[in-house]
Amino acid sequence: MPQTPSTRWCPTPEQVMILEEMYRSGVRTPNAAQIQQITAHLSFYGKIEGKNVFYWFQNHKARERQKLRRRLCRHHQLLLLNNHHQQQVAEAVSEDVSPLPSPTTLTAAPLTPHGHSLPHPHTTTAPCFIPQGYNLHEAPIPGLELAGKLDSVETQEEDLTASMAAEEWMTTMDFSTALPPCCRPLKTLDLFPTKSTGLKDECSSSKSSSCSTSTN
Amino acid sequence: MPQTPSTRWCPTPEQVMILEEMYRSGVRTPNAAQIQQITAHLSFYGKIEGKNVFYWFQNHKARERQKLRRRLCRHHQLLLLNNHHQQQVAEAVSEDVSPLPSPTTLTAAPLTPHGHSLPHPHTTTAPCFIPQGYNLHEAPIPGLELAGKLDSVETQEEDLTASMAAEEWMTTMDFSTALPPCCRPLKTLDLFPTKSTGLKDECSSSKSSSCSTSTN
DNA sequence: GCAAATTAATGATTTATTCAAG
DNA sequence: CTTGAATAAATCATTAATTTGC
Repeated sequence: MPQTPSTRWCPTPEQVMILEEMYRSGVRTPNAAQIQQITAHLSFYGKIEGKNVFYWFQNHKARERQKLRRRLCRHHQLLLLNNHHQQQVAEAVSEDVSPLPSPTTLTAAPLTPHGHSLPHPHTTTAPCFIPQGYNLHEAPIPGLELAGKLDSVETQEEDLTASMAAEEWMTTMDFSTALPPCCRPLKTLDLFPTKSTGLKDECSSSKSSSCSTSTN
Repeated sequence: MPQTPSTRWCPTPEQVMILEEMYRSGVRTPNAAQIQQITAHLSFYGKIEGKNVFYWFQNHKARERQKLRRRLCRHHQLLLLNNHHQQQVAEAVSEDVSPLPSPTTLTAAPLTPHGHSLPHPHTTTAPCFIPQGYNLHEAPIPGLELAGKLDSVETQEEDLTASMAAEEWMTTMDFSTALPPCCRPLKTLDLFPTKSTGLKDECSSSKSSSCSTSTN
């Protein structure tokens, strides 16, 4: 094959190793400069771009957290169950609740958010604590996720593409799109194709999050 | 003071006007090129960066959606309420059920969290299903007929740049992270302090499903 | 009228979900 | 199943509106 346009980055073992090492060292959300450097460094081991590094940390962080969370929740549930069924469990088979992951992970002191500013009042909410909900959007029952794959239709005209997650990217990297003020005014540019837009209803809106017109 | 350090972009009325016009025209998630152009165009009216444009669309889209959603839900609730009171009203006679939300009624009530896990939110249809109400044709809400309009539309020559998008952005925005492999390998870069580069919360499950299904 | 005190908007970040390649 | 990529939702934080006491 000429070169499979491989639509996505395939990190080499070395790259992964290094990234993980960094993660372990505490790197979580590297900024532009850091990403630049990491990328430069890793590019020695294979093709790689800044966004790959960016995404890697994003995903890794999220998934580590998720993993941990799930573990914790399961643990809690077991505890609750145990508590609730104390006697029964006592006599029943010792289910053996693994004594929690090493406490080292969870703590993560409330350090100040990176360089930015402000120690936040909120953010650090309670650990995991799921009220009574097991199910975190994940289908526990293995072998049932078939449902998730339904609809293999192409759906061509669907929006997708385009945007990309510049979102954080650009923030991280401070672009300065500040083009010279001389740019042409561009009449009315109507050249933007109208793409379909989500708007998938769902009337949640509950959760009564923050300031609700009360004592703000 | 000469210039407020203003940490954030303050769009001028013209800029906002143009952006809104674009939004109305169907622009939702402009890609790199588009953002570039928009930025260029708008920079004529005042300082502005690509990320500002990007964020603007992100936020505007999200908030329009949210607004609509809330409106629909409120309406839905009212319908339910009406429905529910139907009998009572019927026998109680003349209870006066105002047809549309007098803004003071139910303020952000605790709705039931619809399955947040919509398998395929793609198709834009299916708003808040309206019970069996008669008046489906109530809220025209100008500029919100997105569903109908954006969906069909022309995807003519645009043909989505799919995977290119992300790359495009960065390319567009300078700092190509893809440094030539010959760049300084940067041996061990120990310049990443294990400090706070982020690492603000590990096990924070933020809100942990505030919608506690309340077991009916 | 005006300036401190609130509240409403909205720009900017972060986190959670989802999609799909391998 | 793992995980790179992308998007949407939730948050946070600052600015503009507005209200309020003087």
